[in-house]
This record gives sequence, C-alpha cells and structure tokens, in this order.
Amino acid sequence: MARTAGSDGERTQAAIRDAAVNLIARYGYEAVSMRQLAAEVGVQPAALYRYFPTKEDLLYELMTAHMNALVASWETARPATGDATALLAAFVRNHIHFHVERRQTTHVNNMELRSLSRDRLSTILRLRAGYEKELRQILRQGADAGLFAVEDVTLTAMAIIQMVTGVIVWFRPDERLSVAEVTDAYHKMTMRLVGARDA
Amino acid sequence: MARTAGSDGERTQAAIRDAAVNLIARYGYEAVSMRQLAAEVGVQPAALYRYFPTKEDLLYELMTAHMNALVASWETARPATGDATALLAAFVRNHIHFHVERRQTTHVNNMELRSLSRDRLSTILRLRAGYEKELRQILRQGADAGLFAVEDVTLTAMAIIQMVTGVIVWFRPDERLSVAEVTDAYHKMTMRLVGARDA
DNA sequence: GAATTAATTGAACGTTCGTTTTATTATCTC
DNA sequence: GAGATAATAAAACGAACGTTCAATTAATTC
Repeated sequence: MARTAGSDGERTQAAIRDAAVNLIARYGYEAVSMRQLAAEVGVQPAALYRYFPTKEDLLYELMTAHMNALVASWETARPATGDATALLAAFVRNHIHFHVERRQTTHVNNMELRSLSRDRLSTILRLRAGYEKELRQILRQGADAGLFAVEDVTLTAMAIIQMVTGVIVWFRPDERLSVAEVTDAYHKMTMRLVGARDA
Repeated sequence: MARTAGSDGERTQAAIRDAAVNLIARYGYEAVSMRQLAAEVGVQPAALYRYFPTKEDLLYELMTAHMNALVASWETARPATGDATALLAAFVRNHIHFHVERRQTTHVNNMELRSLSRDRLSTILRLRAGYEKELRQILRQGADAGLFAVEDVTLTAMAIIQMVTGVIVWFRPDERLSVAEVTDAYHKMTMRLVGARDA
C-alpha cells in the first residue's frame, strides 16, 4: 500500500497538528513519540515527515501559531478609545477568553519551552515579551493618570499575567462556574489588585 | 574497579537527589536520562539503582519531599493568634519565601506531575489540596468577619496561589529587586485583591 | 586478619526512539 | 488516457533508553 484513497495533504497536516496538541498537552512533548502521534492520526510514522521535517519543527509550529494568535487576538480586542481602566478590563477579558478556549495549546506553550532550540526559544520569548509589554504600558498609563496605585509596573504585570493565565490550571468550563462568571471575577480582582479608582 | 575509596551511601544518595533536581528542573524529567544523571553525579548508571529502584521512584521522592516541606513550613510559620488579615499576610509571606528559596524543586513539582503513576499523582495532589485548603479557610474566615470582600473563596484562593507561585517564573533574586521587596509587593497586592479593610 | 557487608563497576539485555530510504498507489494535468 | 506529481506505506538505520546482573573492591565487624 502507498497513497490511500481520499488522502489529502492539507487534511492530514491539520490532523497531525490537532493530534499533536492533544497528545503533547496530556503527556508532554518528550513523552510523546512520533509513532504514537502517527497512530493517533491514523497514518504511518514516515508520513509525518512529509509535513514536519523534525519533531521539534512540529512543536515550534504549534507554539508560534499559538503566540501569533494571542497577539492577533489582542490587536483585535484592544479598544480604540478609552482610559487605562477600560484598556485593562479589555486586556484581562480577552486574555482569559483566549486561554480558556485554548487550554491545550496554552499548556503546550507554557510547559514545552525547554524543548526548543535556543534560537526558536528566543523567538517565542520575543513574541511573549511583546504581548506582556502591552500590559505594562496599560499599567504605566493608568499609574501616570492617577487611576491605578501601581508601584512597580513590571512586577505588577507579571503578577497579573500569572494570575489570569493560571485560570486554565483549575478551571473547567462545564463545572460550577461559567466562563463569564470566572472572567468577571478575575476582572474585579485585577481592578482591586491595581488599586483602580472606579472599582 | 568496584567500590571506590571514600564512597558513602548517604552522600551518594544526597548527590543523586541534588543532581536530579538540577537536571530535571532544567531539561524536564523525560528529557533527563539515567546515564546523564549518573554522569553528573560522577558515578556509573547502575549505581543509581541502589538508591532508587526506578527513575519514577526518584521523581516521586523529590516531589513528596517538596510537598512535605511546604506543609511543614506553613505549620511552623502559621501565627498562633491573629485575625484573617494577619493569617493571610503570614501565608503569602511564607509561601513566597519558601518558593523563592526552592525554585528548582518547585519547578519540578509544577511541571512533572504527569510523569507520576495514578496513585502517586493523587498522593501529591492530596498534599497540595491540604495546603490550599489552609488558604481557603483564611479567606472564608476573613470574609465571615467582614475583613475581606471575597465572593468566591475557591476561585480567589486559586487566583492568589497562581499569582504568588508565579514569582519563581520571572523573579531572580540577584537582579533589580530583593526577596523582601518582592514579598512586600505581593503582600500588598494580595491584600488589595481580597479587598482587605486594613490595607 | 578473616568474614561480612556496603558501594560500585562494567557489560549487557531487550525495547524504543527519531529519522531515512525506497517503493507504490491515488489524484491531477493536459 | 498518458505523464507528472502528491501522499502514503513498509522496512530499516544507528543511537539511546531504563534496567539487570555478576564481579570486584572498600569498609566494617568480630
């Protein structure tokens, strides 16, 4: 046997991506073998190499796609007008929605950084740094305007990022709370955390 | 060659633990081989098996030691008297000090849960749940006493845990800020986050 | 100082790993 | 419908993996 009836490169590649995200999120990058991945896709191991030259190439593509989607998501969600309070609210809400809807790729991005080569790691970290800079700018703007009581912008930004990204560690949408309820709660906590006037 | 001059079981075991924590924190459990670990210790791979029957036994011992130390640390630090505000302050301060001083074992405990067997995983999670319950009790006590403005105790506890544990992701003690400064900042943020009256 | 025990080496086991090569079949182009 | 190309299978590569076992030497016991 060789090429199978109805086979399609694009579909196969998408199936590989999906299966890889699921497996890596659950078992970790190192623990998932190319054979295991191929079996999940329903294909022979060699077929994977038509789409991803190496295992690390596959991981890297998943991670860059996630980071680019995150940056794009904020670019779309960022309000054109509004003060720092409105910006911060939009940032937190978008961040939580994005991550709750992509728990698996988020897990991969948070856990598998150390499996990347130096160059690729710094590319991902650069993307991440750019995203975090947006939050720092909002905090600084709010502090300068006297809206927030933020002493150390960098520290506060990291605290907020860690807090809101941590949602995916414990939150399961089909349980006690809805996404909207959780988002509201984190929004309020963030506003209190930065000492926002309006909150 | 066989037994080497000056060899000592206890010292070797401690050296294995140390090297394992360093390597696993840096490269991940799956990515670290027993040969690599043995080389780091300065011993042949077979010697490791005198102290740890399997690779997973080694990981499990590192993780239980960390969790037991965390629980013991809080038992020692917990104030005998004081209201919820004082308790929460002590909790956050102890938590940050503990984790900043043990960044490597913290990383191992946060990242390698999925490499444990089901039984061992639930043992670790039980220890963790017990620790987190302490924070929930403090929050509930503060909310009942009218000291905190906490609507959802469980959600708030997870937010705080994620925020304060996240310190180890970005904080390096020898850089811009000292441990004391960071602890103070997180203490203030936590108090504002829960809407503490006294803050 | 002989017997015992503790600590370690060196070599090997079978398995699995990421990857490559070659052959084969389906689909598309004209 | 012939030729070109895309998609996959099948088999194999050497290397590395966790682990085991027998042999050997250092330290301890009596």
